[in-house]
Amino acid sequence: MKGADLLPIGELAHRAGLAPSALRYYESAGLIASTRTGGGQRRYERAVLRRLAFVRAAQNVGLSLEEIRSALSTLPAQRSPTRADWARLSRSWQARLDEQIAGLTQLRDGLTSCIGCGCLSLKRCALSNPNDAMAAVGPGARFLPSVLRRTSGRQA
Amino acid sequence: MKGADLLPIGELAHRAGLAPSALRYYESAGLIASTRTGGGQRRYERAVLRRLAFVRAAQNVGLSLEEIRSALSTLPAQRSPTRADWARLSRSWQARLDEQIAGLTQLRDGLTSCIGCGCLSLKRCALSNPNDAMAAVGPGARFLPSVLRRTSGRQA
DNA sequence: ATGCAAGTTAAAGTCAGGTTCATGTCAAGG
DNA sequence: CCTTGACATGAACCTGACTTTAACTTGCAT
Repeated sequence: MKGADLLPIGELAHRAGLAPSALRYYESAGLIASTRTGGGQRRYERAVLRRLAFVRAAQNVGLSLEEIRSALSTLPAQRSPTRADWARLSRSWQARLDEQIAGLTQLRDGLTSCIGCGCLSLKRCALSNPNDAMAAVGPGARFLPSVLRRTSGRQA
Repeated sequence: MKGADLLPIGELAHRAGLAPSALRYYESAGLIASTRTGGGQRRYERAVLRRLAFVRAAQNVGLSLEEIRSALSTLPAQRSPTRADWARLSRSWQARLDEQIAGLTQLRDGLTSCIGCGCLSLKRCALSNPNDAMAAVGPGARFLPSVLRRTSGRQA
């Protein structure tokens, strides 16, 4: 039996569908950890792949890397995380997604009624002044994608 | 009857709920236009308020300023835009919002089924690998808010 | 033992959508 | 006339999530 079959950064990057630079960045941000070879090169455990999957999923839900770091820090340090651990972390996303969907739906419905009038009043229009959640962030609150925009996605 | 009752930048900013710096920025980005006084100060027509309302609404739907600029450029140059003009522009947002809601809903439903398993497989999990639309943008495609994040909204 | 792909670092660049600053000008009331 | 607040400009700065570059080192196959 060999040691732990550790992955060099390029291989991990390939398997995770990320650029090596992203992995170094994640490491600098405290999202993942690595051991080093005698010569100083990074070697990753397989478990990091699952962590990266979590990171990606969390990003899709709209969390910042800092929020993700914080969530990951609640995992048990000793034993390796179980399914239940991961499930606990992702459970809280549900409500967040529900909120987001509700906000979008409200915007869409406001749009439907606005199409008829073409008003776009700064004060009254549901489109330019969506819901209270938005208003709380202040006027000019923009929200939403960044992907799903025409801005051409960058590839790892 | 006086001339055209033009607004200086501070007043327009106040009425639109934006910072003067944002208005200068928008002007530099080709979203709005101004005339100048003899001394070089900006004076805005009232119609600019409606344009700004459109900009804000479009941002809420997730469009970039460049996309908004492009949309605004399809307005008639001669006559001032009618309700129908504005309605035409906003009609296309409907589909966009529908897509976004669908994507989010899919993500949420994937989450619901994933909570049970805690799998987070990079290849198979609906959470880390949502829908095809996402896949088209490439692995690691993140999407969503930016507002609704803890990042503390900045105020005009 | 050697050649070269793959790895290392720090620092700088990127993009969006602005804000802040320094320095100088305009406009209007008293 | 003079002061004062609003305005102008260009440049620098900001956040987030990375990528790119430059200069150098490792590790593995031949």
